[in-house]
Amino acid sequence: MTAPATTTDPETRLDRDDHEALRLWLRLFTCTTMIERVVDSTLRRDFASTLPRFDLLAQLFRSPDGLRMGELSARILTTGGNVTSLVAALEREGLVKRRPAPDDGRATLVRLTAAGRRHFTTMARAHERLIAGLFDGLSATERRALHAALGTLKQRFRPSRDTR
Amino acid sequence: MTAPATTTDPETRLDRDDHEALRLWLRLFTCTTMIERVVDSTLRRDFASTLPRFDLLAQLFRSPDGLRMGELSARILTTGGNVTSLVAALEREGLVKRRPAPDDGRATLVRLTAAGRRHFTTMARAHERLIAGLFDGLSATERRALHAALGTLKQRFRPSRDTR
DNA sequence: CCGATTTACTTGATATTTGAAGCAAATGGC
DNA sequence: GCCATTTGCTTCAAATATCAAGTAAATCGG
Repeated sequence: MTAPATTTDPETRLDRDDHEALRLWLRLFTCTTMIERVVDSTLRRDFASTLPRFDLLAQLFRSPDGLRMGELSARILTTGGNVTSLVAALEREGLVKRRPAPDDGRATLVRLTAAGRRHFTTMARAHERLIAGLFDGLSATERRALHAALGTLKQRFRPSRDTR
Repeated sequence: MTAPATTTDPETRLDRDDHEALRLWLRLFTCTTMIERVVDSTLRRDFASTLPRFDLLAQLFRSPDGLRMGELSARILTTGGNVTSLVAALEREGLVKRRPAPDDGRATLVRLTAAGRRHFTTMARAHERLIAGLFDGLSATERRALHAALGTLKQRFRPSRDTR
């Protein structure tokens, strides 16, 4: 027979690590989902908007020169079809403007309108306060640690390129 | 006029904190969404399942005596209607069994079937390996810090009660 | 015990998201 | 330059999720 199971034989250890990672992921998922729900329902109630819409506007706000549809979908981590419908809705409301990219006949450049900028700024202020409130139970140390650990985690997915 | 703006006057400080919390939230959201996508597409490909289904089965696996519909929806953070349809589908596939709660005529108790337990165990093994792989870039210290910070964060939402 | 209220769940209409198929412009090899 | 392939976006059907309304059982106050 093989060695008697001690508390640190390789098999057991691996299992333990797996479980630990799983618990970590579960917690990450739960926290994010809970916050997401609070945020989304607040945006709905106060601004007749949603988190995906806010996210999209935020990306555009950061890119005054506009973004292509594809770039948008990559940044907000959603499908192209979804971006099409989000942008279409925002355009109907006059918050966003689409126009053909000058350098590529297939591409579309999306930009915030003046109204869109105003609207986003208002929302963003309320949004920041809400988020700050949700996170204010964390100590400065915890925040730093969280930020750093998530930064490391993100590397795994974004083999290179920008920060966010 | 008021005092000249130093780098630490209360207003500026508040703004800075708000922004910092926002960046933290953005990162949390991004990481979670990225992992979610990997996990979900893996579950789809390898097991013709999805993350919500996995989550639901996981809850039942932990509660051998079964759970009520309401308890399930609270745990997986989704609406009652959604749980009804998830459970209905899983029951059609024979992974789950519904029966009236003995002590309350309105309530339904959901339980894993033997097949459901087998199926979940298989999925869970693969799932754990995947997750462990995604998190293996984190040092032991980072994992602990992450787990702890998320624990603190969770308190904010679950004023009392169990851990997860 | 009775009616009013609350609780647990289901139903069905609506909204959102995905994923695959389609179209048009750009690119690359020849 | 021309055809094949790739890229950027849109469309539409199917899958999911939400929300509000409905049903039925339990609880509560008399």
